[in-house]
Amino acid sequence: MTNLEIAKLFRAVAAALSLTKGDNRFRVIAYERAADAVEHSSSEIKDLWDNQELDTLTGIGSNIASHLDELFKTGKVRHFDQILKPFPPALFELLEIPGIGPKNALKLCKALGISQAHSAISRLEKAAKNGHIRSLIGFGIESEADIIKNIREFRGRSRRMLLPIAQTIADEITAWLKKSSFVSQVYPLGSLRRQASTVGDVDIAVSSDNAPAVIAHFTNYPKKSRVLEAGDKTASLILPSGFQVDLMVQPPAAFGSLLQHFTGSKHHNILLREYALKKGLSLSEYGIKKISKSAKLSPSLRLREGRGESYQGDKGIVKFSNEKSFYHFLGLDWIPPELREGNEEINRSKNHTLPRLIELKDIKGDLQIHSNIDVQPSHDLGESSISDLVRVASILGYEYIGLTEHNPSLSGHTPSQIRDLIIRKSDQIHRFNDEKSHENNILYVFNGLEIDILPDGRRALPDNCLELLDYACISIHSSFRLSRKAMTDRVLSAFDHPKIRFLAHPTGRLLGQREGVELDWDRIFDFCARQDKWLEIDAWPDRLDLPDVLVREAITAKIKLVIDTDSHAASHLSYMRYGVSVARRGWAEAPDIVNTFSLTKMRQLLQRG
DNA sequence: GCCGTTTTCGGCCCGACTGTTTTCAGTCG
Repeated sequence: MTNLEIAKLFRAVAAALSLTKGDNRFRVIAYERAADAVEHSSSEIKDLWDNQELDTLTGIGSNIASHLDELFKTGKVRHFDQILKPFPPALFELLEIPGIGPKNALKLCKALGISQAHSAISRLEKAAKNGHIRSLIGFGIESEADIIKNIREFRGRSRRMLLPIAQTIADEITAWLKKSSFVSQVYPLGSLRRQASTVGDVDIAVSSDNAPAVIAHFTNYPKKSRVLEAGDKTASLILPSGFQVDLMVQPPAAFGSLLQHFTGSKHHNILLREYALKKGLSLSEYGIKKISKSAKLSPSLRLREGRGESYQGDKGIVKFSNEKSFYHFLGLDWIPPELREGNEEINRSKNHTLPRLIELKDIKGDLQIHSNIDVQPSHDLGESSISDLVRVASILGYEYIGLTEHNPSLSGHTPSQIRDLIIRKSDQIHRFNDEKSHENNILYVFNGLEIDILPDGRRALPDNCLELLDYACISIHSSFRLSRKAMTDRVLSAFDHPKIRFLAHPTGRLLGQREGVELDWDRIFDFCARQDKWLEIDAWPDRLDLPDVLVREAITAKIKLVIDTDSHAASHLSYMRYGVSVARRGWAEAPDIVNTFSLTKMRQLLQRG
């Protein structure tokens, strides 16, 4: 059973409990949290169970752990069956539709006679289209239309943007907004600000005392397709790509709490509010409110925002112009957005032991670049010459780059032809370094190669070619579906040579297209630690691989990482920032990343190979 | 059902929006 299936089961239990009369609503929350915990877990729950490590997951207590025990042993949980039994299976399918929660799902199932899970959504859609929902109690013409719209959205969803697309949109809009003299600060919000690998919407916050002027400027954005809506403080544009951009404008005085609130993540905010509550403080996007126990019982103290810079009825609300002061007020260090995922960042911030995250400016080189040196490779050749790559890398302030074309194709060449191709490539690079050493340019070019791992674990390059190289990396480009053990054996077999320094794009995932391979990470980490091997964070936008959660595990296991762009053209070298973002989300500091080291140090490291 | 720097009992995030309402329930982020 996969994590996703387990999470769905917990959500079904939560929904069923919420519909069960007299049940404790906090039990519902507990199951929802357990579902979240499972869904966000970097390890397979089945593996944790195998290793008796279920108690490492916050949100899974002794009761749910025993239910999981039964689930993995027998394939079912009698306790859950009892809870789910009174309800039609269709109910839990309808929960997938945005806007439909447990109560409405049950109403719809009963009123429309929908019970089968597999046909639930199509039958609901048909009923809505035939106008059979508007007359139900609690529904109307508008909610009927919403159901049709939301089913369509559900079917077409999972269209998230790759991070660089969202970032580019945000960068361009930010540049445009800053042309207005009324704009004092601009920040992206949400998953984009946290630099998640994929982003749903681009949301942007602006601090300004003149919201109408900013809205007007925003809606004049030259690259827009159309204005979706424009209100007093918010506006939305549609771009020609079809993506939507939302803007929020707030006065500078309370900008910090707004930024904090809408940066999220949801999980981080929940934990932060729980933490604050223990100090008698209540958090919201408007600021921080001091509460007493009795005040907590009468909540609906609704705040109304007045015009301009002040709030009406804001007695007791402390406002914050920036995030730093917001966190400091709670006794916390400011937490970088990339860490705000509800892990242990709040505790670490309280103890002043947050990591000092790596930054783009720490990067001194890029060790996975495909040039146009034609080694008649097994996969695509790069477009740019050595000199073009070096020119751009120099602008980026690098001290070195490494050229790693794909190995010559095995099918078209004899071993000696392959060796000749590698010799020719090596000569070109050596010549380049020799000529350049007379110029001011100190940037050094390492002679590398990216070698396919064949399905049986052999390398797609004769061993007598390896000695010609400064280093090589290995990667999987075929047979993505092997068992975990077979895949791990395969990788470790290819990894086992001193010249092979790192595993490139380790999981082989393609965001939104292909899941990563199954690997036994404990064995991989153990091997890397013993043999001083590295794992790559590939900054290619579709890859961003190693994924952030595995970056964190690797660092915890004291494994060194290397961030590369996998460039196939000089313009791709700028993707480095996205690799750095992944590293930051994985809590990496500069010393964890080998290409923050100087040329001298890198030479020493590679000579060991 | 979970969890612990006010804890092994007694709490459990916060506010907005929407549609159907007559004062609010359900859902979302």
